[in-house]
Amino acid sequence: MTEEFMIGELAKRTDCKVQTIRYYEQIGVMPPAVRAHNNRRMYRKSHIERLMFIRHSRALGFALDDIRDLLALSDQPDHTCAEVDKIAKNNLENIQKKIKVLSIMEKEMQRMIFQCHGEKVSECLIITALADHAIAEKIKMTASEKHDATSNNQMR
Amino acid sequence: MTEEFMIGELAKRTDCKVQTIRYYEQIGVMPPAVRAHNNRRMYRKSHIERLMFIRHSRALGFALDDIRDLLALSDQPDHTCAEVDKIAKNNLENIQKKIKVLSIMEKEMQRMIFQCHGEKVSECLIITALADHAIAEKIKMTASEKHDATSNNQMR
DNA sequence: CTTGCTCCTACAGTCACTATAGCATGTATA
DNA sequence: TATACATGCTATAGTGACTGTAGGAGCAAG
Repeated sequence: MTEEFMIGELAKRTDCKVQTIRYYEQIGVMPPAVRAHNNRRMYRKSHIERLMFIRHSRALGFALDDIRDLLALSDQPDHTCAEVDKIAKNNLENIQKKIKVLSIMEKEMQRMIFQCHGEKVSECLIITALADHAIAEKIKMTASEKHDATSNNQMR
Repeated sequence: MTEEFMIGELAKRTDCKVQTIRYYEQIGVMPPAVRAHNNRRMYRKSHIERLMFIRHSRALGFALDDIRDLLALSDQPDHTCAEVDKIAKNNLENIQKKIKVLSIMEKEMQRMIFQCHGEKVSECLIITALADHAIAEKIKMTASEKHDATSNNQMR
C-alpha cells in the first residue's frame, strides 16, 4: 500500500519544478524513476527525502557534483564522515570568499554612490570612478584562485 | 603618430584575455575594431580606456547589459546622471542581497560543521542536517524575488 | 467530442566567459 | 631558404544549474 505519485505531485511536495526534477535525473543526482505502463515517472516517499536533501544542499550553496558525493556517502553508514566534513568545509570556504569579494564591492559601490552629487553625466563621479584605475585591484587580490562553480546560485 | 597595436597588446595592457575582448566586440560593449590590411584588429589608447571601464565595472559586479548602458550614458556628457545613479544603486542592492543570502549560508554551514563530531556517516550531523527540513526556508525568504543575472561573476 | 490538464522527449536559451579546431600570417632562427 | 614558433583570424562547443518552449500523447470531465 505504499503510496505512489507522479512528477507533478513530487514537484509540489518539494517545491521544486518538474523540469528541475527531470534534470536531476538526467545528470544522475536523482535515480532513474520507475515508469508506469504509460511511461510516466512514478515516485514514493523515499524520493521526496532524496530530493529534499538535494534542495537543502543547494540552498546551502553546495554544487551538484558535491551533492552527488554527499548522497553517495550518506548511503554508506559505516564510512568515516571525514569526507563529508571536507566537502562541507570547502563549501564554507567558498561562501566566505564570496562574502569577502562582495563586501569589497559593496563598500566601493557605497563610496561611489555617496560621493556623486553631480547632475550631469560630465560631473558624475560614478562614471569617473569606473573609468579610473586601482579599484578592481583589491577585488582581484581577494578573488583570484581557481574558477568557482558555486557562484551560480539562483533560488528562484 | 597615434600608436596602434593589435589585440594581444590590448589584452596585456588591460589584463584581459584576447577571447574576452573579441567576445565584448561581438556583443557590442566594445566597438567593432578597425581592421588592418591583413584583417587584424587595430587598437589605440581610447580602446584601453573603454576596456578598463568595462573591467572595472565587471569587477564591481555590474552586468554587461548595465555596462552597455553606462557606456552609452558616459558618451552623453549633458545627460542627467540620474540613470547612472539608478543603475549603480540597483547594483548595490543586488550585492547586498547576495551578501545576506551568503551570510545565512555561512552561519548555517558553521553551525553544521561545529556540531558534527561523529566518526561514522551514520552519526554525521552534517548529513542529518541536510536531510532535515526548515533550513532552506530562511534562505528562500531572503533570496526570492526575480532571477538575478549578476550572481555569475568569476574574476579569473 | 472537445476542452483542459498533466505527462513525455528533445532541444534552445541564460550569463560571462573559456577552450578548442583549423587555418592564415608574420617574424626569428638554423 | 626552410622551418619553427608566435600570434592572429573565424566558428563552434563547453561551463553550471537550471528554465523555457515545441510538439506530441494520455486521460478525465463536461
